[in-house]
Amino acid sequence: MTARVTTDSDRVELSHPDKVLFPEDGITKQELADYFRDVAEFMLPQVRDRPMTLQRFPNGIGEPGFYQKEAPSYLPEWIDTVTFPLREEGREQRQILCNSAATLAYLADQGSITQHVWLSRADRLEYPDRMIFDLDPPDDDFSIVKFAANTLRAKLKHLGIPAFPMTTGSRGLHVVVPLDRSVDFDTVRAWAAEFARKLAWAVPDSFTTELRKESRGDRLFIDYTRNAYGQTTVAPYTVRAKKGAPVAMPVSWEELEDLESSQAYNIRNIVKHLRETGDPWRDIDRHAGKLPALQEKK
DNA sequence: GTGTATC
DNA sequence: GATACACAACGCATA
DNA sequence: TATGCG
Ligand SMILES: [Mn+2]
Ligand SMILES: [Mn+2]
Repeated sequence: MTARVTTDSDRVELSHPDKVLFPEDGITKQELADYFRDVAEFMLPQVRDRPMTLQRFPNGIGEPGFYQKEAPSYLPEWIDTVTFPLREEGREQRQILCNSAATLAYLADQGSITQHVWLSRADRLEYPDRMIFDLDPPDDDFSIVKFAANTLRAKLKHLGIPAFPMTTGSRGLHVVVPLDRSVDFDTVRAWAAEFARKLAWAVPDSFTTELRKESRGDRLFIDYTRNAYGQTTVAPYTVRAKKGAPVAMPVSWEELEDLESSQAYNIRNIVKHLRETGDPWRDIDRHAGKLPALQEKK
């Protein structure tokens, strides 16, 4: 990590502020930057010090985009980065740490609509402070997602493990467990895999942990494989490259009951909602804990 | 979107 | 100066 | 070792 600079996000100039990034909605780069400014106080605590992958659409979502992991050589020096080894022997990589509102403004200027972040933080990259169950439904029906999430929550609760839901802005939901960084990725993933398989065995007609799409049939995929070094999940409050500019939205369990879609929140309705309800994940890190040993059945 | 090569 | 072009992911499970 | 997958 490098030194932190407090730069006003308004000071970051946008190269083509009127460029339309969402053709069907007429949403411009300026609007994306304004959105980042408005959610920064909620988003920054969730992405701070996590290596960030950019999904960029410099010519809007009607044109193909690309992922960018490596920090570009032209990155301004006031943006934090972290350099770390890749799993491939001898290779390393430098990635962006989005630690300021100004950085968010810069990302908007780069045409980065969607950001993906690690489940660990720069000072201890091998030890995740998040465990994710990524619920991927077979179609646009959100009711099975809520069913899976509530079931998962109940089973975690039996073990005394708190969990926090987030719509992904696409079709699914993330169920997130804060961890105390006492174990590495392989340990967390093994735990998540076993837990997910037990859930799938309990409701085999509705849930699956099969990695190959072909084997999933019409079932909801409980994806535990995000829990790995160098892997990412969609950042809280990030915007999806889809019509309507839906966003990944942390919600309370109570609120989840009323949602009918993973795309319930978007760039144009989220700010009003946040002002009314506040940040449902405000206390997430205070709930960080350890994973207990799993019992034989369940 | 940006850096570099080329006329 | 205008324009063309290249470039911008990785870890892991499974077959 | 080469995909499939996210
Ligand atoms: Mn998903
Ligand atoms: Mn997934």
